[in-house]
Amino acid sequence: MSPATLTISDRIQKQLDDLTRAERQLAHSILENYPASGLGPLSALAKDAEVSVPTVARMVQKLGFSGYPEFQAELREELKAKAKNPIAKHETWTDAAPSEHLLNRFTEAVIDNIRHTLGQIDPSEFDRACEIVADTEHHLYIVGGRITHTLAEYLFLHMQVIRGRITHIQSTSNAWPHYLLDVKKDDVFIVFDMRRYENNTLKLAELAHAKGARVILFTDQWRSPVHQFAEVSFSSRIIAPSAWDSAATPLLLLETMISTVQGLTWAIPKIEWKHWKTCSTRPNCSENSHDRNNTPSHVATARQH
Amino acid sequence: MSPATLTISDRIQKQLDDLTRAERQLAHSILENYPASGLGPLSALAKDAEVSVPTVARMVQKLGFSGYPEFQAELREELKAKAKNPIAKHETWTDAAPSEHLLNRFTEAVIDNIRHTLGQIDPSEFDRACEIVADTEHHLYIVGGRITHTLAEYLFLHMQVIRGRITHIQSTSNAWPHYLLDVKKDDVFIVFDMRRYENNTLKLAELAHAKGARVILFTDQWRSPVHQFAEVSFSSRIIAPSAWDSAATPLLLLETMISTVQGLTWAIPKIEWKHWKTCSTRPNCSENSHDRNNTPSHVATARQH
DNA sequence: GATATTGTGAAATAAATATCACACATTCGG
DNA sequence: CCGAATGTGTGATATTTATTTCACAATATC
Repeated sequence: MSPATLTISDRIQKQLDDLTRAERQLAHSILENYPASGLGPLSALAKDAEVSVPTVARMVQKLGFSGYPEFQAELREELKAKAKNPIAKHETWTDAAPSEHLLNRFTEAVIDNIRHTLGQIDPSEFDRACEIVADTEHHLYIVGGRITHTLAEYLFLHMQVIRGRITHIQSTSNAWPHYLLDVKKDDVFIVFDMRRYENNTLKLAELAHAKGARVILFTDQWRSPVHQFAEVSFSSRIIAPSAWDSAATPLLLLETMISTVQGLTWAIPKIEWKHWKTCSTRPNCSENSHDRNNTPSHVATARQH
Repeated sequence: MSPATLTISDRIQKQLDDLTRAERQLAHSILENYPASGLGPLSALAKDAEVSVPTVARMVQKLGFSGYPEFQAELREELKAKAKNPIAKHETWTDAAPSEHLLNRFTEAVIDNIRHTLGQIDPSEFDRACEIVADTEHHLYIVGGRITHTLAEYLFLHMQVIRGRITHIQSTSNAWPHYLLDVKKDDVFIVFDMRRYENNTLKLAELAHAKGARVILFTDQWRSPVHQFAEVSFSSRIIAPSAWDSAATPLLLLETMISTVQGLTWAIPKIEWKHWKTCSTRPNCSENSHDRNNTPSHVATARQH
C-alpha cells in the first residue's frame, strides 16, 4: 500500500516544486511540526497554515491520497513504525539470517517486551520492593507455580547466598500449608504467578496476606489475581512468537532485583557476612534443596573480571 | 490545560489500578504503540483493543477528559512537544528514572548481551541443533549445574510436553553416573555450563560423548571446556552490572529453541500427540520431578489469545 | 486581459462521537 | 446455591463534527 521506503514527509518535499504558493505554505506548516499537525482535523490544519479548507483538500489529493482520512491513516502508520525502532533501526540481530528467522523474530519480541515492561515500572516502587526483600529481620518466602518455580528457584539460589532466612515453596506441592504455620507478621512473600494463574498460588498468597505477611508479586501483563494481596506488583510483558510465553523479561527484573538487594545488604552491618553461611544453611528448607555445597568463593569468583 | 509534566501515558499507568479488566486491556492497547493508536478514530481503537466502543468512551472520561477529541488533542500536543526535543535522549527504558538507575543500566547490559550473542550465532547451526532436539527417535538428556539447573528445568518442563522421552540430570547430583548406563548411541544431551564451570558436568559430557551421544551445549562467552565434546555450542554473553551473571540471554536462546522444536514436532506425524502424555511421564526421571499434574490443556491454553 | 490560483460561503455527505437501554456475564457476599 | 452489584458488549440513535464538493468572486500571474 504505502511506498514503504518513502515517508509522507519525503513525498511532500519531493513535490514541493510542483506546488502552488498556498500549497507550499501549507506544506511547510505540515513539516513544521511533523507529524503532529497532520493528525488533527483538516480545518485545524488549514487555520494553522493560514490557508483555506479547500486548499488542504486539494493538496492532499494532489499528493495521491483519496482523501484526508487516508492521509492521516498513513501518517499514523509512519508514527507506529517509528515507535517500533526507537533510534537506530536495529539491524536484524543475527544478520546472517533473514529477518524472518525465528531467532530474529523472537528476539525482537523479547526486546519489545522489555521496553514495554520497563516503561511501566515505577523505579521507586521497585526500590521499595528491594528494600523489603533486603530486610533480613524477617523471613523470606519464595513461591513459584508449575512453570514459574524455575524463576523462583533461580531467585532462591541467589538469595540463599545473599541473605539467608528463606524458604522456597512450590504452590503445586501439597505440603505448602505446612510452611504457612510458621509465618509471622511482616514476613515477606515473593510470589510468581503467570498465566494461566494457579489457584493454589492465589490461596497461598491470600493466607499469607491474612497472616500479615507482605507480598511482592511477579506476574504478567494481564496480572494475576494475587495482585490484590500484593504490596508491590511487577507486570512483565511475556508474549512471544511461540506456543509458550517468554520468561526473559521477568527474569531480567528478577536479576536486577537480586543485584539491588545484594547492594543493599552490603551496605548493612558487615557482621552479617561473618555468619552468612550458617544463616543461609539453617532455614533453607526448600523441598528440593539441591545444593549445599555453595561456598563463599562463589560470591567472590562471580565478580571476577 | 495539560498538566504539562504528566503525559497521558503516565496518567494511564498511574490509574491502572483503578481500571477494570476491559479498561486495562484497552489501556495496554493504547500503550502498545503509543501514541499512534490513540490518534485514530475511537472505533478503530476499540476494535484494536478488542473492547466495545462505550468502554473507550467511558475510560476516556474516567481519565478526566471531556471526550475523545480532547483526549486526542492532548496526545497531539504531547507529540508536538516531543518533536521539539532535538535529540530524543537515548530514551532511558523506564523514563521516570535517572538513566543511572540500576533498572536502566541492567537492561542496557542485557540488550547488549543479546545483540552480541545473536550476532555470533549461525542460524543454520541453530536450526540444525533444533532438528537434533526434535528427533524423538532418540532419548534426550538435559543436564544442568548448580545454578544452570534452573535453565535446564525450564527446558525440561517444556520438552516434557513437546516430545517426551527426556531425562533431567543435575550434574551436582551424585546419582548421575547411574543415568549414563542407559545411554545409547545418538542419544542427545543438552548441557548447560556457565562459569564457573563444573567438573562434574565436564566429566558427564565426556562420558556421554564417549558412548556416542550427541552433545549440544549452552555456555557463556568464555566457553565451557565441555565444548570439545559438543556437536553444537551456543555461547551467550552474560555480563551484567551485578555480582552475578545474567541468564536472560541464554534463556532467550532456549525459548527460541523450544519454539522451533515445537514447530518441528508439529510437522511430524500427529500420532505423537496422541500419547505424548504417557511418553513424557514414563522416563522423566529428574530427581526433583516436581509436577506431574501438567495436562494437555496447558498447550492449548498457552496459545490462547 | 486571459489564465490560473485562492478564498468564501454554503450545502451535501459522510463519519465519528456520545449516549441510552438492555442483555449477558462475572464477581461477591451471604 | 442464590441474588445483588458491577462490569461489559450490542444495537440503536441523536448529536455533533469533519470532509468533500460546488459555484463564484477576488486576487494574483504572466
